Amino acid sequence: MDAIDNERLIFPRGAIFPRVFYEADTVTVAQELLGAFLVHETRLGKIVGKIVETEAYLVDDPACHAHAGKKSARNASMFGPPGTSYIYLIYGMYYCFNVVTRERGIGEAVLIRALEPLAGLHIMQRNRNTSELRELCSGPGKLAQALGLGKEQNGISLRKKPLYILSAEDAKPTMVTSTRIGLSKASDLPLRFFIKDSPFVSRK
DNA sequence: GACCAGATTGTCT
DNA sequence: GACAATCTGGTCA
Repeated sequence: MDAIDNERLIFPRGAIFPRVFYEADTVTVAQELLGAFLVHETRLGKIVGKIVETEAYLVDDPACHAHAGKKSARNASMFGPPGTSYIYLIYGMYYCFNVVTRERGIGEAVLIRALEPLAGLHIMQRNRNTSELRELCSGPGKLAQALGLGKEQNGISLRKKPLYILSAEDAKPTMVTSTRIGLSKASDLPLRFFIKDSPFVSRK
């Protein structure tokens, strides 16, 4: 039994991931989040999606906003405790949702890139202005819009309501590794992970 | 399907 | 003043 399987035994299925889950190596967290459930309990109802695509951003990685541990106004929440949300505005109109990993002050995170919509479909459809299931959460900007995530949710804990992540209920899905999407720096690193054959990933 | 231009604004140089 | 961890809607095939 390897370390990852060992770790999975610690966390009951369908339970909110505790802080120790997020303290692990960032690549491990990115991989282990595949198949887990992202939940946002909004005023209009509960929205749930299964995580099918992630990317890791590391402190020694030029594409990371906290590269070399450099702090700024934008990336402040990346230096918060593990299990904190880091949400920022990109291209002037979309938000990207990340989860902070490792210990407080390091500055690493996992970008959630795509979800399989499971509950609160009508809310997501309204937020996204489309009824097409595949178009609701198949990209970081899309899923933030579908779940109603923005700067109000930046820096909050993902270990309690109204925004949290539940461990997977199914067996570990088959994972594919690739290079990351949309980067101008460090675009050659194998730090993107997605569930094989999922129709809800952003790109093949 | 593939490819490409444009949108739009906070952040950093 | 340049640019960004994106998406949409257009063209062409």
